[in-house]
Amino acid sequence: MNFASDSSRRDKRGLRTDERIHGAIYAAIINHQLHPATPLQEDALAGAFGVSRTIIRKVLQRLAHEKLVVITPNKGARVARPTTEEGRQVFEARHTVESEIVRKVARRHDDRGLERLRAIAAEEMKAQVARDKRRRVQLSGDFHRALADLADNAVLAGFVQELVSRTSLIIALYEVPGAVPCSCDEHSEIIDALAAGDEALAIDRMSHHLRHIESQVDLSQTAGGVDFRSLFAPATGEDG
Amino acid sequence: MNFASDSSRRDKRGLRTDERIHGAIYAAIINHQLHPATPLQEDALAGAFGVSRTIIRKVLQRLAHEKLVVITPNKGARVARPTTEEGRQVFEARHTVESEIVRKVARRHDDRGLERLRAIAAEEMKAQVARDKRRRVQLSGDFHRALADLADNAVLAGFVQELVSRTSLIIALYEVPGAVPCSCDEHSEIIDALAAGDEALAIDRMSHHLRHIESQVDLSQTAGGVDFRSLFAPATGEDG
DNA sequence: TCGCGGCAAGCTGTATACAATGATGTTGAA
DNA sequence: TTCAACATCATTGTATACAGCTTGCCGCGA
Repeated sequence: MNFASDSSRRDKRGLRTDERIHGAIYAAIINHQLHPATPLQEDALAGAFGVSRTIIRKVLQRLAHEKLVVITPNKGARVARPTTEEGRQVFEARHTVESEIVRKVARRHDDRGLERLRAIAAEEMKAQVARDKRRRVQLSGDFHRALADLADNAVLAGFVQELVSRTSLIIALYEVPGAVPCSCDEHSEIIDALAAGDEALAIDRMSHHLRHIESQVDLSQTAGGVDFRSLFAPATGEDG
Repeated sequence: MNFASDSSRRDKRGLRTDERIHGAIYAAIINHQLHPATPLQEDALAGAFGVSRTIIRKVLQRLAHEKLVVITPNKGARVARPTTEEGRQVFEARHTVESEIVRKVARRHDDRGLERLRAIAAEEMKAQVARDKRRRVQLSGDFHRALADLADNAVLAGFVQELVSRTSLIIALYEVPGAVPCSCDEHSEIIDALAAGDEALAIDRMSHHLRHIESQVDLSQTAGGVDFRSLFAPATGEDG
């Protein structure tokens, strides 16, 4: 039962080169170390990771498919810069998919799984006390992913994975300055409802939680790339 | 507003080489010209399309992201061979996502959009009369994609696109021989409910329609790759 | 005859060289 | 001085060469 039996080149953690590099860039984007619209030049990345552009291109294409990077032909890759409209759509999709996830988990009564969720929630509480924002954000994503994994549907879990990642970018761009960071016992309350098998309550709490996250970003801006047209519009009296 | 203004190499239809090749292989898989598990050798494809392996690898990786192809490290690419469990999950995800799509479209009253759907349904009827099965399958997919496009959410529409493609593979593998092909006025009935703005009815009909499609495949088999682990498990008395 | 080990062929993995494209700055003429 | 055409440079796009992995074949020995 040795899954590492295939002897292709891997690092100590059993990751192939391209997976390792993907993970590194992915994490940097999610952690807001690489900001939206940052150019990702192939040569520079190749140098940084000590590989050729071939590998970097492969990784960038994967990230593009995951919507974290945008590749413009003949011009290169940048960290994605989702528009407010895209943000709206991502949150709407999260409502759709994660409500269903919660419904399914509530019906399953998987105690082992719920324990895992509680462990993550506990870590989150610690990070909150320690005021470690980066870790909180990381763990919050982990919670949603772990919850999705309990729903016994890899397809839906994959969707959640993508949506959670994209949410990171949206928060990076549109988080309102004084936002109260998501009180993380919302997660605990969801777990409680799941443990009680109260499907309707659990869904309700998840909905509320997602609305809460959404309330901490301002998607009312016309932004997502400055619109010079309207910014420098001649004062024709038409624009208020 | 000339979107074709960038002068990078494109064919007559404005497609870049890799997009053209992706489309060709994609179509071949969806149309069941390339069956599940068919090996996709890089050199052979490169020769067939008159390009180098570089392009082919890019295309294969994209198809792998779309779950239509499986790449095994050091062994190459094959057309994906979804398991019955995967099939179950894809249908479940379709229920989740497409129900929401229908809900949103029912609320929008987009007459132009509904006309487009009716046009597709009409074409389907023609194909049914002509007993052109390939075209029917193609158009059926078009219907679901077009419907998704009306929901004003590119994220959800993207999910539907992926799910519809994967459904093609599942049908290729598990369609029961004597299946009555989906009577395509189910599509028309959905459109009617949407036109009437009857949200609940439209969702109900979509659910019914998806169940109908699912009923035409047999996902009860243990197939999709034999599980040697359980098949040859030592008889420790634990397995019943 | 069977089993084991090494060799060879075929394929994928990666690096690199070269071609093509886009951005920028410069020159020259109106 | 302004604008356009051109030259240059940085960067991406594609092909190809070579290295490494996997697998099947063949021969050797028991």
